[in-house]
Amino acid sequence: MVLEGEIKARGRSITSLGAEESSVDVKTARSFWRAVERIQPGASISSGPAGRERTIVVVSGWVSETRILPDGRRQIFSFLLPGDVAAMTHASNIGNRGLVALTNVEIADAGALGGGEAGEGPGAWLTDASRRREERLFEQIVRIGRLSAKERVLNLLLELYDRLDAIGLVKESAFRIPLTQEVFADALGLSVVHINRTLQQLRREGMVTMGRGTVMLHDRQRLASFACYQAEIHHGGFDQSRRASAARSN
Amino acid sequence: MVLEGEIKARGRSITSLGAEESSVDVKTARSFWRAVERIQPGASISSGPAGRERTIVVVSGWVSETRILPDGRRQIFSFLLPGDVAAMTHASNIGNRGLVALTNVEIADAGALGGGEAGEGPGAWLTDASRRREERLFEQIVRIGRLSAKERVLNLLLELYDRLDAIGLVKESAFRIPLTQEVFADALGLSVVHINRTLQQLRREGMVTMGRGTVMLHDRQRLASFACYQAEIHHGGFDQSRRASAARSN
DNA sequence: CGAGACTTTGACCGTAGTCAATTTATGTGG
DNA sequence: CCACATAAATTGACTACGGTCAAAGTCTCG
Repeated sequence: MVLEGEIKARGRSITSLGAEESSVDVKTARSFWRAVERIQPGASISSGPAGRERTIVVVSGWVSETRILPDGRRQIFSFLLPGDVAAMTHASNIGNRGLVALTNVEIADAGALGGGEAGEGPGAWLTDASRRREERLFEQIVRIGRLSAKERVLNLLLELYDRLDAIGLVKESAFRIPLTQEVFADALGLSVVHINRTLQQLRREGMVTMGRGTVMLHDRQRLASFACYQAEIHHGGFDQSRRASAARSN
Repeated sequence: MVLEGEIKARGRSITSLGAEESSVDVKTARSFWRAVERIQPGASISSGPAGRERTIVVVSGWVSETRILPDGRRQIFSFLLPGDVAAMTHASNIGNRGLVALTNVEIADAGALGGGEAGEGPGAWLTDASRRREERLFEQIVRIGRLSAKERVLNLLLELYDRLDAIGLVKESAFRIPLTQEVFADALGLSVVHINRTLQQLRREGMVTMGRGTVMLHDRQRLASFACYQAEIHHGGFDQSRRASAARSN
């Protein structure tokens, strides 16, 4: 087995793998939203009172948007990182779609910020966030619909890189992901075993380095073209101040 | 998987399979929106002027929301039926996502109706429509992420049944779809050959009857449970008056 | 009839799934 | 600090679902 020792940064437990390490961004986030709720890893985020819609913002940690089929198969639709938004209907919580915390998570209620209408201010930001959210759903569809296992994994890693980078969670071109291979598998529509073998292959071929929840992508440009990844076009929002870090190349 | 050009060549036979036959609903639709544009089969719907966002409503016909990868692989994200809404950024048109007419199509601009804010009136209807649109993206992800070929096909057919029924396009529990097997394949993340074999199997097993663009599903209840299909929960909108037809069982 | 779009078939291949066992963390209580 | 329990990661053997290629058959329409 190949746990590349080249990586310096390290974390002890799952809770230290999430975003809560990044004091800077958590602070930034906290200055915008008061965290109204803390969620334990594995717990799901409840929708509001029956029938009422609830829009939440992730302040820190990772959340997965999940659906479990009657026969136990599971599909993860998307990952929510700090700054991401999700709307939940009560209905969407029942057998349909659930938000499950993958780490310790802090969320805030976005409802208070207004409905997300065009124009300036937090409302506009919300609109933008949900536009990008939808954009990611399309990427997800392409991934599982048309990409090979190798491409899927790379494509997802590239997306996570960009998103984490945008909120300042990429350090020395490495980032941490609190995802087990099983979570990966359920997000990419593959089996755990195959994910495992695919990751090994990617490591063997020197495309990525990963171990203990830390990932490093080598030659993102090449990987992007290999995995049909196209960086998001829309920018701005949650943490503009960190944008500078996007300049760092690999 | 196909290169764009192949789609266009012939549109005649296809046009007769579309929704434009249903005079009743087209009339209903026309009473709400003035059709501002007609699109030929195979043509794509252009986004507005650069940078400007455009929200359109399909008045009649079928539209596919598509993405073509650099190497020619194609993924269809969703089908838009009469009454469905789609928002396009200029950016989303470039190498990202395109709306392509599958039949003769009439569209209207929804922008004039207001931004889709909470409350009553056309705005609320728009919000609802786009919520359901998003819901369908999730269904699509489950389909291609976790269902087998047989399940995928059935699941999609069941969704189309419900959507067409809701707008009065199901007659005697049969409906018409202007989709070639290739379009089906690109929507479901399968190859044409496999779609073909899957359809044959479904016919052999007596689950569906289909030919010449007409489809009939036998025992939808059973099929739904087999294909992990759950009917949409949200209702209302485009054509309330036709809801009665939902009562018809198989 | 001929052309092109679509569907269907057969042979063969390969990616990814399944099952089952093993190894490696990670964590816990004594 | 060790024994044990549990979650994750890994491996091997085997299967199968779905892809690819290439050819033939159908349908529609001009």
